[in-house]
Amino acid sequence: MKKSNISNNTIRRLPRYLRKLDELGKKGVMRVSSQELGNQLGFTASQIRQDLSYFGEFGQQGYGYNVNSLREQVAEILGLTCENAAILVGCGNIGKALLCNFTFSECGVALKCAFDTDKSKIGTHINGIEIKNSEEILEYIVENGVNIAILCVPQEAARSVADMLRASGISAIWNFTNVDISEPHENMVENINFFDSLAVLKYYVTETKK
Amino acid sequence: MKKSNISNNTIRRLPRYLRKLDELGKKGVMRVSSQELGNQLGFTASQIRQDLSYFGEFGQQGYGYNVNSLREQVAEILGLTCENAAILVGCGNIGKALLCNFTFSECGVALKCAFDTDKSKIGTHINGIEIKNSEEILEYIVENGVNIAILCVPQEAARSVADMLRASGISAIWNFTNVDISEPHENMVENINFFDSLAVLKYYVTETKK
DNA sequence: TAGATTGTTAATCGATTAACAATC
DNA sequence: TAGATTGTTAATCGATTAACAATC
Repeated sequence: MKKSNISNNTIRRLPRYLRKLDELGKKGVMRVSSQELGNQLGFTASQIRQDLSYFGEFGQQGYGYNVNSLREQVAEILGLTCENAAILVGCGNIGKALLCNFTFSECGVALKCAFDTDKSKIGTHINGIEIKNSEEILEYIVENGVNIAILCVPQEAARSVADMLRASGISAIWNFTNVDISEPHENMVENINFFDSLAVLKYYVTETKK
Repeated sequence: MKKSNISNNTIRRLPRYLRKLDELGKKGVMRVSSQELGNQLGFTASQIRQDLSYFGEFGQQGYGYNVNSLREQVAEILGLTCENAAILVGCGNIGKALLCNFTFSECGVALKCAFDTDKSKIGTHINGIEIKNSEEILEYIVENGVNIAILCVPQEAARSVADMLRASGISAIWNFTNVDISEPHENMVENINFFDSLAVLKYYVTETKK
């Protein structure tokens, strides 16, 4: 039973800690202090210690943190060590990019299958994942206890598909559609929004030129 | 000369305001109050008025905001109305997805060409954009005054390509590589990090189950 | 005019940083 | 032991919210 009063800012820093610890581990570094980790990540040592303290005590006075054990514990905190079943909806270019390049297993996600409305794609496989008929989504989720849906459909379809996914009782949607779907439900939605990201980049590029 | 003391939080809300205003405009809605806009976006009216006030006065007491004019002004603030030349580096699945699906012109980005190291891709076109030899990147940036590089190369290549891009004097990198490249330079980097995003989603999914 | 809603200032709330006793 | 570094509490800083005079 974790405390849910931990700030979203803290949670969003954890994956960055994890990636750095992974990198250090692969280099053979055994121990790291909050100071050193902060230097490498651009955070203060205080912030790292504060963030970690919400979850327990992982270090040792006078020594710092063991890189590998901290890495494992952060992965544990993020829930990456327990598996969730997922499906991918919409096998256009972005869907395909995820299917081909993204290592779902590293995140504790078991990608079961994908869905599309295009008859010519149905029944085929991408990187070992079968593409099924979108009409079967609801049934599939219920029968297979799917927790996570990855939404890669065209913008026009985003809201109706999101509603349908919710009706199925899914726990979370990873939303790649550039459309806000977080509306009424208290359902978990995590957005990857290319437009928002590029707009922010444009702001800073334009600002520094003035 | 804009104030650079405006918080990143504020900047990141602006694209969401813009998308909602766009949606309202397309529906034919002429005016909107900060209250109504807040309701639809899940922000407080105060926050919206506070955010906008950093950039000027866009509303009218007793009336609210004109949807179309506010939309235009937010686009202006974000720098979407002035054009920047961009190149895309790495034409794998993600690169291809961007080339095929993303409307760069809506963001004030003129995508000039793409680059890859794969001989079989060089000289071909994706969605009208030519793929050139990566060896020509540096020269191309300098000669064509390119401001923005979109980094879609494999993880192993991320840092060396980023360093090379910086050496060319580029203003900003839109980074899709899941690798942190913001290290020493004060160069602008905006990240789209699938791993970080899915890890955060997993945290909340796992947390609510306990 | 009366009602509505802005832009802005002040109050509150939350997140980050600094400091330090505990201790390896 | 002495030096280093944690975990945690208190101080600071910044961001959000509330309130309200101005005004359309």
